[in-house]
Amino acid sequence: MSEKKEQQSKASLNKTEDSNKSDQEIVRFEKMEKLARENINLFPHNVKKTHSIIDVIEGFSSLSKEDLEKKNVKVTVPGRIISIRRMGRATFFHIADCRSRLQAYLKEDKVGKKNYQLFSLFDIGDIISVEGVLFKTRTEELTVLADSFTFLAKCFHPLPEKWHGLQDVELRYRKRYLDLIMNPAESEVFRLRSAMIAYIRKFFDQNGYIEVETPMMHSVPGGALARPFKTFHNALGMDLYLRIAPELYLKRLIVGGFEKVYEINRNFRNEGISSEHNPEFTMLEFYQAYSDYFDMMEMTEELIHGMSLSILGTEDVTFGDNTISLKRPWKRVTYKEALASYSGIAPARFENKAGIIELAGTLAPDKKGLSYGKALDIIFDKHVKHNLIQPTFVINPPKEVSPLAKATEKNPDEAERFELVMCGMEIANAFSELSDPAEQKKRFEQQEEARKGGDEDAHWIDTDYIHSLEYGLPPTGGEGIGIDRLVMIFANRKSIREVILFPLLRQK
RNA sequence: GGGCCGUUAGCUCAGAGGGAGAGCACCGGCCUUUUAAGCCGGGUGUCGCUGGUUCGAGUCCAGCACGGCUCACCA
Repeated sequence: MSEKKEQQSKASLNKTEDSNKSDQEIVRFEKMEKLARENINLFPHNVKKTHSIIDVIEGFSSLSKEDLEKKNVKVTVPGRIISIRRMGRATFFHIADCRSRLQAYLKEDKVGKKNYQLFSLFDIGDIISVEGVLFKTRTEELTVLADSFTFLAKCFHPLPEKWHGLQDVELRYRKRYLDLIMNPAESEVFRLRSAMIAYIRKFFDQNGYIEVETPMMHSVPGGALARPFKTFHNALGMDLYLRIAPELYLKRLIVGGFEKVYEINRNFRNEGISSEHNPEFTMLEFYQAYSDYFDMMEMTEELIHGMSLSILGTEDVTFGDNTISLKRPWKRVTYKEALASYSGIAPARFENKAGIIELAGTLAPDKKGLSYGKALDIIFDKHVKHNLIQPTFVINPPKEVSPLAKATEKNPDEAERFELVMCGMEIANAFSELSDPAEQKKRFEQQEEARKGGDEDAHWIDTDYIHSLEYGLPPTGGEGIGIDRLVMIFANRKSIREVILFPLLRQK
């Protein structure tokens, strides 16, 4: 390309860019060019800060006006400009990060005419560092009286409006950075989430567990009844599936002699999206040898109750209009009792298996080849689950829908399994792990039949897993806890997207 | 995937057959303790997209796209 042509194409490129820019964006771009002409480093490499905004607020808010003056506290504190009040030869502005905000005061006679004019090239959204001495204004607001300031980054887009902020839910999720800038309270949800996960790690580490990482790419997806995402490994020429659960690998580790293992990571399920479902979600799974599902119930109570006391400072959690009491012990009801008490279906009708299957068929017309157990499960999900607000262990569901759990000792049709339901959501799922390789093989084969009958969620046959059981799996209790949903409850958020930083959205 | 609702300025929203509007933000002017700073002046727009009805469509109709709620599925 000739020089002339190149210049032309550059010019037209700029023109195209400008035509896509709003008036406000053009103004900001021009201000940056002016800063460049003033020899301001537009993208500085570093800044020597003495305090974060929160350090200043927490450290000096309580001091009286006079004490603050006496102390003569010098700070260099960086932050994003979120408001500017220009008043001729003086300017007030606030800088903020997603935790707190701090006012700064700029006077022309303090910083000099040239610097004061330079500040007029700054916009709401720009990141700067303010150097100065702390004082309190007439209204007792802690403020930095600026001696100088340093430009750190230009914000090329106008920020949303200061009263209502960013409300558009779609934009909040697509541009989470903007959500965090405009709605700093949102960052509390993710700080809470981080604290919960840190608590979980501490809890299991202190209980003698080790944290492990098992494959997220499986050649045979297993450990749950769900549809997987499929992918492909080029060099090996191999189909792979993103894991739907880590379960079968974690139990292989119990076979291998690790007595207590846990894993916190993502599972992927190729299902619908809803306020309770994101295609990738975070699951805690833990397995403990020489234990059964009763031990898992005790641990679950201890973990979540302790977490609430430690992080929220209460055992009564507010979720929407409800107050959830985490006081131990939690309610335990059998699956049958739950169906009888909450489904609104007369208990006698459950004797009529064909009738129940028919009823479930009307509730879930997409499902084909329903078994009695699967039918009960549909009725449970549809009519029972959302009535269980207080933490409730629903125990002993049908064995048919629990292909990885031991049958109870009393009833061969029921599984030693519980689902923990809170706020109408399934939070945890645990069982006494099936350890009989022949029985496991049989269950897988039954699942395979169901799959052939059109049940897309049915479990695949994992022959390597059966082989591992043949080396001996001790009596083991295992459990999965949906972290996103637990965060929803602790953070009092009704949508899973509010607790996932970047929830999956359709491509625009 | 079904049902209902939504999409208008950078943001938050009004406008429901006939002039493209408000507040904040932005631009120009005044203003050295303001804080939803204030005062004076300025509207910056592909009314989501594509068709249709109409003399005339932001407004009515159809289709599409994206989103929210909800149902289905799932944890």
